[in-house]
Amino acid sequence: MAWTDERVELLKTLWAEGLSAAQIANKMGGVTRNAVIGKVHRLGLSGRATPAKPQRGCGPTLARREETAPVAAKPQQRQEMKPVIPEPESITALVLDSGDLTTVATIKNNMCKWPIGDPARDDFHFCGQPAGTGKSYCTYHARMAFQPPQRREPVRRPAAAQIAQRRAAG
DNA sequence: CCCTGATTCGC
DNA sequence: GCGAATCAGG
Repeated sequence: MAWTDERVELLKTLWAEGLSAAQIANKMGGVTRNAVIGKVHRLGLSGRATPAKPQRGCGPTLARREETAPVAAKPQQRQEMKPVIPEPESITALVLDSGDLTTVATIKNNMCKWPIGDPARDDFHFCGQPAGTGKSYCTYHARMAFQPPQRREPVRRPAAAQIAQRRAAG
């Protein structure tokens, strides 16, 4: 199984989506998680999970990284990811004439590869809208790809606090 | 023991 | 460039 351009695109998409290397390898097939990780490294996509990884420390290794790039932590769960992928109503996934959505198998090179839904689920599909030759996303998603998602404050539980306050108040 | 990614090294 | 083996952490 060679790493074709489309395969790499899919890899990058799923990797950016938050799928684990094993999950990506499983979805793509023909490759192991090691292969996925190796490719990810070669692509320079590494640095998603694992906040700090100085090196192996004790071992037959000598080279090391002098700097560590702390990145957003990744929620680690059991083969079920819940990525926060906004699904605006304005954007509707392209539905093929066959009735299928733009899935991993049907997506083409000139179609928007913006992931929609849970990659771990069966109904996971892509935007599929015309993305222009050589582009990975449609105009809308291309903007989103370059626009950092607005940071929402962590979900708080005002209910408990309010109850406590109400109790204290009277 | 299960999982995860990171790195090395032979091909 | 590729990926198994290995390492290291959760």
